[in-house]
Amino acid sequence: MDWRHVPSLSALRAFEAAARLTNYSAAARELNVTHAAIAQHVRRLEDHFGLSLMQRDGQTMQPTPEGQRLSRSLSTAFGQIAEISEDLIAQDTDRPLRIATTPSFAEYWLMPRIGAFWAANPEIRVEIAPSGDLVDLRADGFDLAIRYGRGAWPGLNTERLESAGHVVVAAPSVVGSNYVGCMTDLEDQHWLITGTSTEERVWLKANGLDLSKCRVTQMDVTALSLQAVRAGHGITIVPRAVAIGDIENGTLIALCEEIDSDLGYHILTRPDRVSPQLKTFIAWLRKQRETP
Amino acid sequence: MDWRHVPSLSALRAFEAAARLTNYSAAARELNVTHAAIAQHVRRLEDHFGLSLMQRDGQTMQPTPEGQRLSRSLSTAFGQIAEISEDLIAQDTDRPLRIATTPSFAEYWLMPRIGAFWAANPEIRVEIAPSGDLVDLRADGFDLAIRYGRGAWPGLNTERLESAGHVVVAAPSVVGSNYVGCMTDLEDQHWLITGTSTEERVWLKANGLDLSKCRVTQMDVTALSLQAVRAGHGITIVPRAVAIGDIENGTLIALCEEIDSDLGYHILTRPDRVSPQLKTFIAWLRKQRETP
DNA sequence: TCCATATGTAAGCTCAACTAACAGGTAAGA
DNA sequence: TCTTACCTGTTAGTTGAGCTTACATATGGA
Repeated sequence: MDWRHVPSLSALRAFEAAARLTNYSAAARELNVTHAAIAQHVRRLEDHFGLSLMQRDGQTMQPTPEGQRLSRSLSTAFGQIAEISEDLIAQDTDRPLRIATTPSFAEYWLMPRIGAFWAANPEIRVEIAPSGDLVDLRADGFDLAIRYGRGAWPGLNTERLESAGHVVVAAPSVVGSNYVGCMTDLEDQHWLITGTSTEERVWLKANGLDLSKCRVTQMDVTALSLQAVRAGHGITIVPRAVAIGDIENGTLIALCEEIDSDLGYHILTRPDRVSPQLKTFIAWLRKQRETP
Repeated sequence: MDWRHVPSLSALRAFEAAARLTNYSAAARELNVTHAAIAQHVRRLEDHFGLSLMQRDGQTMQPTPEGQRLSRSLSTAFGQIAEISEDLIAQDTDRPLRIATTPSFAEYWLMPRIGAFWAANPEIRVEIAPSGDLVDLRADGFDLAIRYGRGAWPGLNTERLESAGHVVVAAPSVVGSNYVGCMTDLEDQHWLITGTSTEERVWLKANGLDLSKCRVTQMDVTALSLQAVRAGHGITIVPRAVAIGDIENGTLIALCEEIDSDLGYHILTRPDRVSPQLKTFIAWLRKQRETP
């Protein structure tokens, strides 16, 4: 693209409006500047091109023939720019909310509840993308992310949602029904854990357990993990809601539980990019944390 | 034109170059800025539209599908702007010199000599526009103006060319062959003068004669004025060259002549808008004043 | 003649656009 | 594996393009 002969784009915009409206004052109003700005821009363009572009017509101004040529090209060009800009803005406005979450959050916290959100807000479409990776909201095009951690994500609005409520469970036969402690001597255990247990791994590590030193068998789904743990083949870590039945009927023992941890799920959004629909979704998330 | 959704035109230009070249550093070189400027512009556009426009591809960047849509529209739009800009610059470069002069200067000074200029410079086209009005070089699209006065035209380059050499003449029978003085008692005379004698009127006024208080008959052409003056019907003012024959053969008397006046013809040009061709023309004008 | 509108222009202000500087990533070649 | 050359990301600071303010002058309708 040869920009050598192109003057200031701001000046060209000012001129286009002046030529189209045949009035510097009207052009100023359209562009939210003063008539002085328009006059100066047009003057500078005339100097640049060495041509008269506007001429007096009583009180107002008319484009000269050269001015008309320039104005026509500019109107077409700027019209295209305005159109594509509007299209992209509309595309951003009309698309569903894109939510990135940790896998477990999606599976155990959000999906079980999302039906209620959809019932209450049928006009708000939500796309949920479970991902263990730390996504870049802006670059990856997300409106909101649910992340597990301590909440210090720079450049983002961060609001703690709630604790994850993880619980480490095993069959009584594995550690004895009188096991006392938390995370004590569990490194020698056989961990049966899914590959998507991203935030569980974070919690274990934060509590001193180095899974890389443990025998780990990666399971495909949590249900299989639990089945194997019930059979006494090892231990696992899951959200409390998943194991509460087995704990209460004595099939499994809760060896350690996430209580009063500074780790937890957080709502992440980009500053100044919170649409009304997103605000509705966030309010609903807040309401949900009060529900057992 | 709806500018509400249009972001910074500078940012759009930066993005267009980045998308087309798939490289922020190359875009920076094309636009003569640093890669940091390009990166900031693209970031701001992504914030504005709420969409990702560029994504990493190893070391370089690729436009996303939305980025490709925007980039295509921008390339077309900016291409049009670049093209019309180049056309107008070329038009200014390729057109003939446009010279505004006072009417008498054109008729008696310039036109008699212009043939010599054209013979010497066949490649330089010159358009001459006689005008009694004070033209605006910029607004009216002139490269040079010849104006009669004292030379103080603000905002313009001014160079004195030479005296106009006006002479007031009458038949001996009108004022007696022994008339002594200059502009003395001439207000009672019957002035036969063309409408285009702009600079003559300026000189008369500067020498104390108020034509509005005189009996003035406007003639269509100077030749007719001279004929009537020869017949003793009144007096007139013309360039010396026109009347020199009648003065020398005694048909007319020179009542007053413009000598050592601060009034004179001046060459006016706009600062920083003197093309090589215009310089050639000005040099030729200078040379001509040395020619009787 | 008065009033409401227009444009012209110079002086001064300000923030968008940019640079400088540093950091970190990618990829190719030794 | 290390080195080199290129790329982008980002922050802090600079600056002049773009604008406003204020005043002047012109036009046209009532």
